[in-house]
Amino acid sequence: MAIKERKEREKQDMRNLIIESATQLFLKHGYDKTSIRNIAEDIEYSPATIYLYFKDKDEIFYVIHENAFDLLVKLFREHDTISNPYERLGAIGRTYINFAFENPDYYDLMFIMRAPLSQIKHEERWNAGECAFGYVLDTLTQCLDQKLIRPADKYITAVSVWSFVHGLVSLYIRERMCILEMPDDVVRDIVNASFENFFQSLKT
Amino acid sequence: MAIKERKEREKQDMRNLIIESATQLFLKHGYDKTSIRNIAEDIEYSPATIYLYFKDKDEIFYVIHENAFDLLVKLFREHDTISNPYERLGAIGRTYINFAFENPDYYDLMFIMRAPLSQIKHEERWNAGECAFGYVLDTLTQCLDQKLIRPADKYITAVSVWSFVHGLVSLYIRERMCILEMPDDVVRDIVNASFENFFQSLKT
DNA sequence: ACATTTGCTAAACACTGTTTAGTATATTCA
DNA sequence: TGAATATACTAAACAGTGTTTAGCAAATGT
Repeated sequence: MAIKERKEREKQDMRNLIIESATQLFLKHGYDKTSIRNIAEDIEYSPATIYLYFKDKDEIFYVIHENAFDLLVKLFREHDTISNPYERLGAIGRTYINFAFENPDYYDLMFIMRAPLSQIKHEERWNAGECAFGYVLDTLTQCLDQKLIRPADKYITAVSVWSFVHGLVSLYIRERMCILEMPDDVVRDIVNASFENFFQSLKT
Repeated sequence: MAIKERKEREKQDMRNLIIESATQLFLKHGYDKTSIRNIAEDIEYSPATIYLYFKDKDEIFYVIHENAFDLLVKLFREHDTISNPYERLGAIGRTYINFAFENPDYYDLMFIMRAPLSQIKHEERWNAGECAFGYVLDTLTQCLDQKLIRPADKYITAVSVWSFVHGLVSLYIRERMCILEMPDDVVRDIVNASFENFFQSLKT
């Protein structure tokens, strides 16, 4: 029954084809202009075909959402070699901000949009997101254990660090930093300086 | 020529009617389900009529957006009586977080959604937003002048404070705090505790 | 009283996500 | 190999969206 395996493979290939096209369209034209019909035209199939491989549009963007998290976690893991957890935390923070600046659409999908959330509720766990948050939580716990940062509840500290960097980049991405009336590169400098300032203030 | 004035008044009345209906639908059913057709049906006019009073859907939501800012600034101004700027800053922060928890749809429109932005670019200034941010900036400047908080650039401090509270409430509103796997009221407690912790750390 | 402007709407345009019914092709079984 | 079944796919439709156009009454100006 090798046919069944081939069919399984072909099904996965088609899913990949759809995801690749959707990702490309999403990164090039944004979420709104990535319609099922646009994806269908791009892969040269009818729109209805897409629904044979994905339940709905949200399921497609949930996969893209997970891929984006895999990418971020991979970038985080590059700092595994930094033995000092406080320094590692700083590196993770800078990587997070950099990721958001360089991949604003991915960041939006991961931490701002509602689109992939309906799917997350149907999955057993928010795997990728949990992984990224867990990585920060681990590093933070080590910082607290080694008394490298001011003592506090680890969840409060984790939420604080995450909220701070998320606040910085999400206000930037959703164009609220314009109230500063400063050029884009100056705003970015302020964001980076704000992080360094906050990071210093965490120290014991 | 009193007719011209009456017509002007009727035009403003119609605009108010549309805004009232849109606001009500928006707060009850959310942004997506507040369609031009739904508003039209609610006020018992044809959809095309709405376009005689507003350029597009974004312009309607820009007005709602401004009204929401007026409300927030009004809440801020209730703390004018607090003479100590550091204590006033704390009160503003708590009011901000409370506003977001109690009016998540307004908060979303004000600080997360893209909808009213196209309009903001056409206006000479982001009046209401600037007013709210200016209020925080003023209070912060007084804190720095009186050496009540750690010395730093005032813009960096302002962006830090704003980003921190925005990060907290926007992760909550856009349902990312679920990774904590804690009940809703516990998450809110963590948000509030995080703010108090951050607020303390600002002190000289 | 007649001409003009104003206020409004039915209908259409170009989209959207999604579902249904039906058609070819591929696979299975006798 | 030939008939029956299962699979892969799609045209067309449904119900919705924001927005524009053409035309019709009623109010207004002369």
